Amino acid sequence: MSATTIADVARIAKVSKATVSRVLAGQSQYIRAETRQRVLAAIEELGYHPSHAARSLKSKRSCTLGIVGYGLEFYGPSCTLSGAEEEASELGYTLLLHLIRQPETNNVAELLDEMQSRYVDGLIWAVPEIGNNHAWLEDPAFQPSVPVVFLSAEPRPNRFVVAVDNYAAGLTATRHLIAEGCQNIGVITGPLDWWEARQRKLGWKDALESVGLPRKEGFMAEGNWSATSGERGLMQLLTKHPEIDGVFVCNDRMAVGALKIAREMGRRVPEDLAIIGFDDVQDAAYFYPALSTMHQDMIEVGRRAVRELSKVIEAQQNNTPYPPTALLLQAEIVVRESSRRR
Amino acid sequence: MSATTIADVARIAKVSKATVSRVLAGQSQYIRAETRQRVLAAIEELGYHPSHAARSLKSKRSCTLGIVGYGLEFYGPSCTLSGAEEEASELGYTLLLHLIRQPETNNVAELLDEMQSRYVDGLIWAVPEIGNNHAWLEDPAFQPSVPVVFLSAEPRPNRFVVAVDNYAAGLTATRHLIAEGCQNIGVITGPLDWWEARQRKLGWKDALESVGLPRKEGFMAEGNWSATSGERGLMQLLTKHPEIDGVFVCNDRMAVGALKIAREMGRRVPEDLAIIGFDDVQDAAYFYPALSTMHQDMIEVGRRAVRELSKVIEAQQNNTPYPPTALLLQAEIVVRESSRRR
DNA sequence: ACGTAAAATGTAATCGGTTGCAGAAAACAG
DNA sequence: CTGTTTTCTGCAACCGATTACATTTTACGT
Repeated sequence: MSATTIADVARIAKVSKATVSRVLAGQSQYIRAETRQRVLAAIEELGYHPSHAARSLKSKRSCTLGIVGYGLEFYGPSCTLSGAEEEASELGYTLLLHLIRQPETNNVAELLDEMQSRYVDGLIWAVPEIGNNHAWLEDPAFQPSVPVVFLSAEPRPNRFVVAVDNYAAGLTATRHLIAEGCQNIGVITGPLDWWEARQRKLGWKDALESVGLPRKEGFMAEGNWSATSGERGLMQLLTKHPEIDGVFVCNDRMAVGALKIAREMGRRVPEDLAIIGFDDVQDAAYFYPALSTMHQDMIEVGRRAVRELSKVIEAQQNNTPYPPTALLLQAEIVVRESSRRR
Repeated sequence: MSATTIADVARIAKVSKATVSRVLAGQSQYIRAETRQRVLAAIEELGYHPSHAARSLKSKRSCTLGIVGYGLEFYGPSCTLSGAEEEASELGYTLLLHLIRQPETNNVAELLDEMQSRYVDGLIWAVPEIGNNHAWLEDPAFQPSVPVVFLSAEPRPNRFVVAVDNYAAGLTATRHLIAEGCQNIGVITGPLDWWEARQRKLGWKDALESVGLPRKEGFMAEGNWSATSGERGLMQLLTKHPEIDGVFVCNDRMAVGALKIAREMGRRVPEDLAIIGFDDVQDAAYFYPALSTMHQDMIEVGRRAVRELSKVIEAQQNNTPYPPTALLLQAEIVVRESSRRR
């Protein structure tokens, strides 16, 4: 047990608690070199480590960031968390993790309280924006006392956001299919109450419109991100519109389902049907055929979120203004076999 | 800011701080019902929430568990973490997350200090056992003052372990290939400095020996869990031993690489070559052909670890003995297309 | 050598709870 | 109505750090 306290150190080093504290704080140069040495030696000798609780009790800072997440069993969120932890670690923060299992609801009161009572210095809200599950933002009763950075959420005034530019990525993916010579391009979207899903779909729509390609009723199927829903989606599209020769599938899991159905329905990919996914999951290159997809760097999203948050915290302490902004990262297209037709 | 303190509540409720504290503690029944009501009303009115720091400073308990993990970008570890968080949340704990990026090294001193100075009530060590990266356990200088539960580590006396029974799973997988009529069964292992990898391989070896099937030099290739290494592994096996008609690939990512190489080398799966993987990643059913695999419930591993840890903590507080044990969960075989030959 | 400013260190209050001990109130017995 | 338990509540010390303010020590100029 860390039974040694600052008082023990003080006694051994023959100085006062205050002096020890100053040595620990570091920046205060009002310490004689010789004294500092004595204190450090005592610390070393005792194997002393400061009590985090005492420190944050007095100073109101905990060097802890709360992160509220969802869907850790999926690739993207895991990477985000990993990136966030890495950056936090480098900046001297530790993460307090809370996972939500029902992202649609917005029952956040106790959650915020919990985080607050633990004196987190800031909060990362990594729950996708679904329906109006961010409505609590409007309720003044829920205004958290610490800065919050939102991930993958719709940019709005007075809100820090770090997200991938899903709209641009949707444009890129669809334009790629166009460039490959597809004439009838469908889309299998994520659940449309997700902001991200709507953005990707919008990219698809605008890409088609901008070149005057058809966008018939029935060129769209709504999935739920699962492989099964990708199967169902492609089946719907192809039965209603056999002329479809390209599909933008809005995540890789649905895409792998689509690939399977394409095989089973006798469509050659990419010759008869070009497919591009979204996410670039680890094994996308090993799907059959290798999946073209939009690569999004979720690790970077996590890192940026923490970096942004730490800046807000710092600014807040110095009473410097730091206006909320939205940071949009660009996804990159990765062309593999499933969409390459020339 | 949570500016309201227990003193504010006391003032409003016209009682002393001590009384408020007792109401908060709950179990103390030495409070008149009427008084309790007043206090609760005051708490409600003020929107009071206790300060975590103050509480753990005095009581030395933080209701926080530290979890040290590795490889969150992979499926298994993510699920473990998710399960751990879920159980922790149910038991009233919050997780403090720390990720390691170089699991081979065992530079754990500052890490343990950090966790300790934050008064975590217990620790979950979810870093795979690689080489002697658990050697710090032997060093008395590193004995953490809080209980530790190890995940996916070799069971040893005086050590709490929760893990999947990789050996039994290796047996099962290999016996399945035997039952499907394979005569020459190879293995693509994980890196053999990993304990888990060795266990799986051992299962393969013993399964073959127990039925007297050949196990030639060159029936084994060592991978590094990556899809690329699965490709390389299968290529090695098949060039040295074209007669191989079944392979136990020790994780699904390597298996997906193997599937690809099998295709490219013109081996039909499963007719010419039966393949079984390990992990049951989300899309295993959508590989081509659908991948047979050993399903391990990593979520449950996470849950169990936390449950075990909480029991140890409780026992420690009551001064009840609670002997270290190893909890081995069994993996379940999932037979899909890649290994079904009859 | 002495006065004064600057540097170094100490004293003590404070953060927001918990808890041992003691005193007050209520319950109960005779 | 008093004496004794039992139940309830308050006082005050304490957990381990930080920090404003006071005090001592050192440096420096003349």
